[in-house]
Amino acid sequence: MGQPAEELSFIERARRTQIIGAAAATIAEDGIGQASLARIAKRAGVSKGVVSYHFAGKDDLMKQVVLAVYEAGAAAMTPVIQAATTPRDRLAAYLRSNVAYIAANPEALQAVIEIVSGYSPEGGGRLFAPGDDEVIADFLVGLFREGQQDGSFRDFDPLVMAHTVRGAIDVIAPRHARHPEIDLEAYAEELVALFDAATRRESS
Amino acid sequence: MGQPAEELSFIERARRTQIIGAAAATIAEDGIGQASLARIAKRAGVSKGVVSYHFAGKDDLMKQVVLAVYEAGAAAMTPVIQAATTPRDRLAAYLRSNVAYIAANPEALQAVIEIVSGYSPEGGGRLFAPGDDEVIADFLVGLFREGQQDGSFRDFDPLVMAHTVRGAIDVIAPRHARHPEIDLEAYAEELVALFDAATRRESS
Amino acid sequence: MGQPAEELSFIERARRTQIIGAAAATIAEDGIGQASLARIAKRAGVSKGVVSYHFAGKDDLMKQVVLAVYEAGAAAMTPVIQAATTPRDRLAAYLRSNVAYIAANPEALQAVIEIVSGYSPEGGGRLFAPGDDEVIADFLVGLFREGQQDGSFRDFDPLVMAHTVRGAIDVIAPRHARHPEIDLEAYAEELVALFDAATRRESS
Amino acid sequence: MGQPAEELSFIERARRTQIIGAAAATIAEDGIGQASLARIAKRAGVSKGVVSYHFAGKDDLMKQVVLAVYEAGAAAMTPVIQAATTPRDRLAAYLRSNVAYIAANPEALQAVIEIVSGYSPEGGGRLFAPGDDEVIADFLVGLFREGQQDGSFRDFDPLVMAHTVRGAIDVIAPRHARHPEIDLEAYAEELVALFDAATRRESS
DNA sequence: CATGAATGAGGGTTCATTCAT
DNA sequence: GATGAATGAACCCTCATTCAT
Repeated sequence: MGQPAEELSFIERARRTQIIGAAAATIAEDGIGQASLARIAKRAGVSKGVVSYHFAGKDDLMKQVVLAVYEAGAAAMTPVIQAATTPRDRLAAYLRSNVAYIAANPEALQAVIEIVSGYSPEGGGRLFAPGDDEVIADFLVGLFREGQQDGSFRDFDPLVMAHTVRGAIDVIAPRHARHPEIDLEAYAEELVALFDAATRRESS
Repeated sequence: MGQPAEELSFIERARRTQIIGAAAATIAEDGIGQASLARIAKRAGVSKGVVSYHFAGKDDLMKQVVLAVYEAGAAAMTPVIQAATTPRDRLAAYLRSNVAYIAANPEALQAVIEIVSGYSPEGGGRLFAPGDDEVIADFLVGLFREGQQDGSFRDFDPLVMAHTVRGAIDVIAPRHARHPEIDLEAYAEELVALFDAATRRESS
Repeated sequence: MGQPAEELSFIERARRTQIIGAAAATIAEDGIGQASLARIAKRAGVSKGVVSYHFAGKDDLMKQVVLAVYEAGAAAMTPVIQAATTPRDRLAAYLRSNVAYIAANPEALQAVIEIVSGYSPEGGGRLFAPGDDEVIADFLVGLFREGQQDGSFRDFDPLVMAHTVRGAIDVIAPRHARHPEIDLEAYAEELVALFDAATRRESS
Repeated sequence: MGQPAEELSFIERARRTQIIGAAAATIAEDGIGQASLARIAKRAGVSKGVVSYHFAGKDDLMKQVVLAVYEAGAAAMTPVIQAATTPRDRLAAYLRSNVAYIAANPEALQAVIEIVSGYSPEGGGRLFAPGDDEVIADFLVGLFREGQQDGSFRDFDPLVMAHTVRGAIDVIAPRHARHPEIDLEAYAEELVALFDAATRRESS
């Protein structure tokens, strides 16, 4: 149950989306420690058993929340980034669209952060394999390599820069949760300027 | 209990330190979700009750772990930073000494990150008040303001830059945990170059 | 949970009744100090979690035991008392029906006494508000006032008399537990004579 | 340790009295459920170990509290009762002196009630043997028998009357704890009148 | 004699999960 | 498909008791 391989009926997809949304909202509001299946089910307006029916277990549900947010983020950001033509513009588009996505879905992002760094699956291992988080950074690494080859960017370690960008972005959601008055559009422009300065060739 | 006001006996301090260390190691290895008092006590080689005897509760223990790591970090970094004379040098010293501290205590830092972003105290609130985390960024904010006034730094939002620096650093411990082969000394130099470029006046 | 407002399913009511009964029996036999949820659950033949599932907590369970016994007692006594026409007859009916109820449910009464005078709820306060126990005495106070106005009773403090009647009755269950050979019907008649003498006008 | 058979040194007696007093105060104020040895020791101003040293265990301490209060009560009441010459006067003296003792030592009496009806010794049995409480009633039984023989009292079951008197008195301490404004002197006079009426020969 | 650190059992409670209905 | 009653393990915490100092 819950495997993406099977074809899911429309109603099935709707239920899953509904529960995933309720899980994200519960985690964001009450913290991962208070997010029991009972509470999530209650918020979704369904019984406890229905969650177990649609997901293989809590581990699965948590994973699906993360994936859903990630995929929605990718879907929102990709067209914006692809519209940019130069590596520098693409980096700016990446930052702007990512911050915009956070601004539009603060709860979802907060939930993802709590899950990734605070949820331990039953067995005791980690929810995601060591390389899974690299996937997110990989796009940036590729972008930086490309820009370095065509002379847009200076010579730096693309991995360090990529993870610094990720760190800069991941820090936003928790801060925004505590200080909702922050202007995220201005924040994004600051980041654009910051990383433009950090990456551009010195003579440019 | 746990108040710094009371005088603690030598043996008391030793036990507390021992338990705090065991807690940090357990959290770093198995994740905050698996860090039960039973497991922490087992790792410390003491019975479960000892932990409750020396700490007011789990919340207290988690808080003490964070404070211990934070204070040790401040003690390690402060002299290095104060030895630097210019804002740019101080920023570099901040980055180098912080990364060096992470390299020397990877478990402790990993534990702190898990606690801060993944532990929910009993009542449901947060372990630290909303402003507590700002204290860490405040030092950087002050440093940036100073450098902007004396012309060392360009004109940017000191808050955004401070939190970006924090994000860049906080990202290291989890990554280092998954990829111990990373050369943190080189990583630090990359960060120094990165933020030097990001902060310096454009004409310099 | 436990609110009378919600509609309870049949099976829900049955389980609650079963657990309340097991709690009363455990308390009556082993004392309130030994009446852990584990023991109560074991006696009820269910797992420990079932108790927590059906009751909000131990405090709630204890309260429900008292209320159940109180309500059953009221249901048993009220028709008998209302059938009596004069205050003196009603007092006699009160005593007889109350003793009869104790004789029929010795365990339940013993349990209630142990809970009311020996159980401390979690917070540290009292299980029942200071005025709650007065409710029981209030009926007697009203009865005595009425009888004093119509000349059936002599002039005494209705409150003192009411609490003395309650004390006389509350003493029975523990005594009966230790000396089951006591003839409670005769005991009731003695009490009727005792309080008839204590309350009647001297010239009568 | 703690056996009454051995001769106790003066300092030993002082320590025991001190701890017993602290135990009674703790129980009366916080309830039997909160009266841990640690709390009692703290209130007595001694370490936890000292309690274990002077008493065989918690069971022993609880028993000693009850006995101490009982003996002090007997010491206070006996001379007053013995000064009375007739059975009716002795009954009145019993009631007045008992209520006076409660008024003078409300905490101690409250503590005794909590222990007797709320404390279960470790083994699971009862703190006092089934007949122990009868001892208290026995004096009253003897008094009533005597009065019936010399014609002071009417013909009633002395046991029922004795336990009713006890119930009437035992009800006072808890009520007084909740309603300190009650005038216990007047309460005593009401009881004297009540039981005088309940016991006297009808023609008298 | 006195201390207080340490123990280990047991307390109440929460919760992911299962399954008869 | 959906329900919610039931389970059993694990959670944190309290506490009477022991014992080296």
